[in-house]
Amino acid sequence: MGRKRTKSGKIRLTEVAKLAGVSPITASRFFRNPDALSAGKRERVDSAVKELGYVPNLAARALASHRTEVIGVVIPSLTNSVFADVLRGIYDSSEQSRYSIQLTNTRYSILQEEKLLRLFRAQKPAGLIVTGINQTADSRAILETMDCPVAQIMEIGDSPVDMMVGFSHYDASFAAISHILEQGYRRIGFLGARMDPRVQRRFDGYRDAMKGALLFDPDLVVTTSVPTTVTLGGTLFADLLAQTPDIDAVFCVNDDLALGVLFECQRRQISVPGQLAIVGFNDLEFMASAVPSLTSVRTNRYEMGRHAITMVIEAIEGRRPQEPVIDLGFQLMVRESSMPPMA
Amino acid sequence: MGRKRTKSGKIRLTEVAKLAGVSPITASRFFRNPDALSAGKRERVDSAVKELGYVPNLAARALASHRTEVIGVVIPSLTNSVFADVLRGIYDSSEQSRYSIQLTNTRYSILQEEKLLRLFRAQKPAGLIVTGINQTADSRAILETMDCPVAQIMEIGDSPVDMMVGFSHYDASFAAISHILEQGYRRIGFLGARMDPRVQRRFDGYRDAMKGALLFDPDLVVTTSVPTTVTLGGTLFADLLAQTPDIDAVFCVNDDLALGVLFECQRRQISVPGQLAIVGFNDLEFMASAVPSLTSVRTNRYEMGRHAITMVIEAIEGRRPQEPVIDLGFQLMVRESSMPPMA
DNA sequence: CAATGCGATGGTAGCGCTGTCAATAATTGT
DNA sequence: ACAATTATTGACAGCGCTACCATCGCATTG
Repeated sequence: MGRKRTKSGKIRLTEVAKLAGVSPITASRFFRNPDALSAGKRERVDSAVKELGYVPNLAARALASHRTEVIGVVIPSLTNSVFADVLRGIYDSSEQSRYSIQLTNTRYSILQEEKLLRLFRAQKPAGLIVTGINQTADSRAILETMDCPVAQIMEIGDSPVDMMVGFSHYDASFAAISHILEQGYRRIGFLGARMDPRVQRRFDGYRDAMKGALLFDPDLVVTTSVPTTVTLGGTLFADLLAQTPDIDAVFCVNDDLALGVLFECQRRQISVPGQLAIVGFNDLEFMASAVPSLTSVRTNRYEMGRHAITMVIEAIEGRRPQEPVIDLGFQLMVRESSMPPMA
Repeated sequence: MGRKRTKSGKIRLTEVAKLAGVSPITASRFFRNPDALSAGKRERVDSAVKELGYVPNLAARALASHRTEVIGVVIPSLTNSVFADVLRGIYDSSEQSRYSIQLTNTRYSILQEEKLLRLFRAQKPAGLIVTGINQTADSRAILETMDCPVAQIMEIGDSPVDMMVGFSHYDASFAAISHILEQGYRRIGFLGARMDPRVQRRFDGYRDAMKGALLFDPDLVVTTSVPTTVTLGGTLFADLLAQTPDIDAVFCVNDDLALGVLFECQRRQISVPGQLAIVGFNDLEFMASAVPSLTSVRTNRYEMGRHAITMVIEAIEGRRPQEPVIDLGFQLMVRESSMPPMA
């Protein structure tokens, strides 16, 4: 039943110190700053720790030191596979460190975000990673009075709270549209779901690229606040087609929508890329595998997680990065779905 | 820069107690067992807490009480979208509670799992959720001496450590194969990637169903230890086709593989379901949307997360479930891809 | 009416660790 | 060689909270 009580010999730092023949405080230093010990004592403490199987009491440590070894992570969604990759990067790099991750989820609610940040501030985390750069004034104020390194991820912008790792959604989207235009398409639709700030910036990139080519038309745009699914991609595409039958390309704010569009085209016998080009965003793994393979904008999500956690840990340990803002860029992955239209 | 120091008026429980005109211990009880206070004091403490904006120091609480309000979660993968759904269920239900989630990831390594469990035991979590029922003997021993409720999720079996929430992968797989057989298919291939214990049981279900129909043939099986991707589905299917050209159906251990098979069929102009039936596992959202729509076995992942965390919290608070093992079952979602073959 | 029980409250004593600062030993320069 | 400096080490005093009793008053009971 897992309910037994291990009466556990209760190995405290004192026991370790006694076995090693040093004072408790020296044993304590062994963990916090081993270089401060002489080689001999360091070794004695080390073997005492191993022999007794000592495990530090983190609560006592936190209470006495007024610090924790927790890095908070605030993301808007656990479902979105984009964040799964970021998280993987974060967890992978945190596992070798002494820090543990406290993951929280705003579900795209800015109020929830504020609440979580307040909670984090009270718990004095060692570091913090938050998604995006569009915090409310209150949230921003909390972040600025947070007594620890803070990394904003997923996008970059001016005036970081502290550090930033991301890329320009505007530029990425602009580049995708430029590519579609170069391929010879003119009536390029825009499909957007759950228009969070980053998706909004992708729209801005689309709009400006289209306006630059004097091709922007509000009738080319279909968006919804509903969360993204593949099925939704098909639905939105059907709406777009009803609204603007002469479209010859579709830019989707993410790959799930793009896949939904492809399926809808198959259902309607619309040939891709012949009659319609499709371009997605994020370059999820299946995009290369689809028939036809689907063009997308690769975003370096795993690296984003790795960079963010690494920067935060470095900053916690006093090694602040020389450059607080890292632009991880993007790569346009051109595939069959955006080959030029039929002659 | 987020580096300022909030000199924070340091509101401790003592301050709250003073303002409320009670002893610190009474204020402490207000949080742990409010019913034990008289209505008057309860109200006074409540308003004092609010007025001062008191936030408990969790480290002190943990140190003094020898308990934490952390529920550990051990899963094998952060990438697999199956776990994303489970996690969403866990987080959704934990947010209304006082407990926070400590998520860890074994990357399908049983050694890593052992290490993590050891770590958790040392930190005395309030509860624990672990994936699967195939722990090593050591891991199992750790779980059994864990002084807190433990839930095993994803599958069910005999001899739970404590509680269990899941379903029978064997039965689900058996049902899927029975369905394909009923539809009139005979040469049903099996495609498996990363054969973890649950996938292994899906294979067992396949094998027994096929043997029952006197149709089992090792040449129908292709597996690999590589992690699942859509692309891999196509590759494995190509291998299967090379090995056994007369297959007329494919059962994939998950939906990503199934999608890859569909794409490969499109590439090779194999008509689905005419020449080949495809059945997947998990019923990810895109399965219903594909062309043709893909048959799959729906697993109740979100509910699994919800049930597990709810049971653990209830057990922590002394309300153990009458039935420690919950079978969430599965539903066979029959769609176009498994319609009967051409006459 | 005294004995009993129970709910509500408070006092005392740490939980296991680390910050601070003083004390000691080792090292260096002149 | 001796003072000045720097590495090592240790004593002390809590961090903020709660477990464990003890206490107090009030209602119930024979």
